[in-house]
Parts: sequence; C-alpha cells; structure tokens
Amino acid sequence: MKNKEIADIINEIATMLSLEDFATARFEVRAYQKAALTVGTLQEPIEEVYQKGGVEALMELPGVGKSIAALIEEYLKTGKSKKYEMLKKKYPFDIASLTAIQGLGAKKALRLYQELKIKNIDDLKKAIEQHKIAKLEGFGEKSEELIKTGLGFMASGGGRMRIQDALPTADEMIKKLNESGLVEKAMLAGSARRMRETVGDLDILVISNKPEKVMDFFTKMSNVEAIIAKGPTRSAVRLNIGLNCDIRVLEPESFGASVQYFTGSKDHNIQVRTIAVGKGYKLNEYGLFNKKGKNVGGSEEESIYEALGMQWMPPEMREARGEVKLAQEHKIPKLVDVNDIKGDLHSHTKQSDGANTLEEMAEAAMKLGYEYIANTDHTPNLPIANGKSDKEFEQIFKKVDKLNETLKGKFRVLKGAEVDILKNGALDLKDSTLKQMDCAVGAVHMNTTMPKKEMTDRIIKALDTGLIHVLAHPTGRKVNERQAYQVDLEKVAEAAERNNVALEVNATDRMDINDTNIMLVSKYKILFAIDTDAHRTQDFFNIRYGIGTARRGWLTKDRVLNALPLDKLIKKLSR
DNA sequence: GCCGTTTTCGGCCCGACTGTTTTCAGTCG
Repeated sequence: MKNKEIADIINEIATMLSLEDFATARFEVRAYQKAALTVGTLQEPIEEVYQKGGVEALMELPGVGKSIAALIEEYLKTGKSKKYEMLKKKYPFDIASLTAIQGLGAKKALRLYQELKIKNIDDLKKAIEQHKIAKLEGFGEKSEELIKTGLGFMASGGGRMRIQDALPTADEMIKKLNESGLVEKAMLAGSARRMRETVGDLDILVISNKPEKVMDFFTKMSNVEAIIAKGPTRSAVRLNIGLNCDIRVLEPESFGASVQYFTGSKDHNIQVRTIAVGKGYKLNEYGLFNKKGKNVGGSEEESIYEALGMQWMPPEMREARGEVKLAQEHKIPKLVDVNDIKGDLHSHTKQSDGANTLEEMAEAAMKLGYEYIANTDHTPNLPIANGKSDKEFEQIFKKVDKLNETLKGKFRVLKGAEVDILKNGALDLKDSTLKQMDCAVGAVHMNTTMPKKEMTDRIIKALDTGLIHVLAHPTGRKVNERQAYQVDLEKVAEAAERNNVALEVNATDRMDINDTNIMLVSKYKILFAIDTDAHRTQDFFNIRYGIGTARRGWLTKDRVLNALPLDKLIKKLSR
C-alpha cells in the first residue's frame, strides 16, 4: 500500500510550495494539503483505486483533481514525481523532518538552510549545541529553546510510529502471507497487537513447513525497502513506511508460546514468567516446559495461561497494570468490542471542514451497520474549519430532519455540533440553538496555553451549562505531535458525572483521552464516547483505534455511550 | 490546484499567539 508514501510526497510538495510567492501559491498549498489528507486516510490501497478506475477514479477522491491525479499516476508508474523533484532541487533540505518539529515552519527552516546550511535534524542539533540559532536575526534565545524542546519531544517518541500509520501496512502484509499458500498461519504480535498508540516495529509470526520460501516471499513484498537480515527462521526488513518489520517462522508446537512471548509487554511477561517459575515451569518463546522438559502448553496462547492457572486476557490488557492478578482470580472483564458500537457521535461534513455530504456520511455509517451518527460540524470560533453560525445551524437542522424523514427510521442522524468552548468557558452558539441538539459535542480548540486551573475551570464551566452531551478530545493532545494542555482531568470527570457528559475517546491521531486517562477517570460514574471525529466517509473505519484504546483502558460495553442502541441512546441524551 | 444550488471562473484562508520586534513575520489550529 503506497497511500502514506504518496501522501507524504504530496504534503512535502505543499510545504515547499508555501515557500514560493505567497500570493500565487497560497491556494495551491491548501489544495495539496487537502489531497494529501485524502490519500493518507484512504482505506483502500491507492494503487488499487488506480488499477480499477484509472485517473478518473483518482479524480473522484475529494480534493484530488486533474493535476494531483496525474501526479499520483506518474508516481505509481515511475516511482517519481517531476514536480516534487523540481521543488526538491530548489529546496534541497529535509523540509518534512524539520517542519515536523513544533515551532519550526517552512520559512524558518528555509532560513536555517540558507544561513546555517542546516539540511536535516542532525545539522539542527549541532547548531543548537553551538548556540548558533539564537544569534540569527529574527530568532533569539526563546526560538532556539522552542526548537530544542520540539526536538526533545520528537526524540521522546523514540522513532515510534502512530498505530494508524502502521496497522494498515501490517494488515496488508499478514493478508498476503496468509494468501500466499506458503504458511499455515500468519499473525501480528508485538505492541501493534496490543494496540499501543505508537509502535516501534512490527512483529509477524508464521507457521510454515517451507520457511525458506516464506522468507523469499516476505523479503520481496512490495512494502519492503531494504533487507536488514534474512535467514531460514527469522528475517528483518525496513518497510517503505519507515518502520522495521521482523518475521519469525515457527513450529506449530511453539506457536502459542511465541505469540504470547512476542505480544508482550515485557513487564507483563516478567510477571507471567515469575508465576511459571513458582509453579515449577520454564516459560520462553518456544513453549511452557515442565521439570522433565516436556512442552505442556506451547501450541496455543490460551493453553499457556490455562496451565498457569490463569484466565486468558485480551492483548490490550497486557501492560502489567493488575491484569495478571485479575487473570489469576478469573475476573478478566469482557471488554468492549468493535461489534458493540452502534453509531458515531462525532462526525463532520462538507458543511464545515469535512469532505463528504451529510447523505454520504449517513450512507457510509449505515453500511457499517450503524444505527445512527451525530452530525457535529464546527462553530464560528473556528473560521478555518468553516464554522457555522446559529442561523446556519437552523438550516442544517432542517436538512437533518428532511434526511431522517427519507430514512424512515432505518437510520437516524442526530442533530449536533462540535461547539467550541471559548476562552472564558462560554459556548460558541446560543443556548436556544444548543437546546435543539440531540448531541452537542463540546471542544477546546483555541487558547490552549492557559494555566491548569484556568483551563480546568473553563471546561467545567462549559459542562455546567448542562448543554453538552460529549466532551471531545478532553486533553488536546496529539500522538507524537502535541502534548496535552494543562488540565485537571479528574475535576473535569467530576463535572462530567454531575452533568451526564460522556468523555470522548477520540480515535484519530489524537487518541484523546488515552488508555491511562481512561483508567484514571473510570472511577467516576461517567460514560465514554468512542468516536472517529470523521471528516470523510472512510474515517469511520478508524473506530478500531478508538476501540483499541478503550480496551487498553479496560472499558466494558456498559461504559460506552455509543454502544447503546438508538432508543436507549436518545433516552440517555435527553435532558 | 480544486470546486460548483453563488457553478467553468473566481473564490478559497481567519485570527490568536509568540517572539522578535517598534509594527510584524512565522506558526498553528
């Protein structure tokens, strides 16, 4: 799948275009960014879209027109783009990596290149060590410090990739292996199986009696950029998405033990191994061995836990947060599952900054078997997202009513908005507008740098209006990009309990709130809304990441607002 | 460069914040 690769190229073109004459290029920049977003979030491999329908099919993607479709075609055919290379000649520095640093944009990156010959992250680090940046005109001490902090934050990500960027490729590789006819079974282990929000690499385990052929097949896969190691039972490659991938071929009798071992986490395994030792066993990746050296539970993961007197538990729980003790007591909860989700309570349309119409979004949700979605377009405080006014929302509500009429009860679009929580805690629409909504989603977008108490009071004030049903992305963080703003989440949860507000588990690259915060606030009598914040129809598929996060936070179905069927949801939302 | 109930050309992309400045450029949502 070349989606991410092509999205990255288009994005980089946009960044380089932003260095061209502002008056002529500004709209072009936006166009490329929008197209990159579409390609990057596309579920289907873009090469398949092209194979099936050619340039015409590419042009049907939102934000992709004649030029960008031609660029995609050129890249798929030749692996190159003339436009990209032309710009790269003009700006021969690693603009993508440099501008990924918080506080460093394209223009500053250009000046760093022109004046200090900084071409990449390493050059930048050196320049900071030598205090060269602060001396540049227009930069100064604080700018240097900001860049330094940004670099640090990036490094603390440890080169880990967001699971949203990694899992589609992993799925594709597993599928191809299973279809190759060479393996009896192939599956994903590691932190990706545990649905961690970032992954450092991918671990694939297979059973096969043709290991050499599997390795040939694996190392020749289209996603492979370079072979790091290739042997009969183990190989490692560098993938074109910028991630390493290991594969191991195993005997059937060791498979379960290996799956358990390579799924981790390390801390979880240490605890499990300690229990094994206490019972006189030896546990490693090849099996669970008794004192006589006989493998007594290696073929199935379940049988290993069973032999140790434990209940099997979902991989998402295996973080040494008390799940081992629960398993020994046979009290592992039944976690919420993708199939429990009955609808999505946070979605956008073309009316604000989405890519699809209300009808298209409803249709896509119906196809997933959902009973409802909430239409939650933006409000005026976000002009860049084309936020809508009270008057415009009145019109939108009429449209929703009309659509619901045609749907004849088979599906329901709920009236809503992603209403901004303003700096002073007021809401960005009139009470009279908000009162007409089935599902109002409150969100902080602007003025996020205030002190903890102010931010906490701001959000609580908004919840205490009693007009909000869901608090969207409660901490404002973005995985690998932005830290959470200062907020006392427990006080917010308290206010949410008092006002019947669900806290969102946002399934986009925000992953907000995350697993640890879910655990932190679970003790309050609140529900959680697992939402995709969909801006285009294919975004609904991101629900799996929200579910993964919810499961990592040990959420059960009865704690999830949008696991309720429509009639019960309506009752719950009514004020 | 994309798009279309304002429709095939002319809109689209505003405003706050920060840090560096004496009036503004760059960044970000």
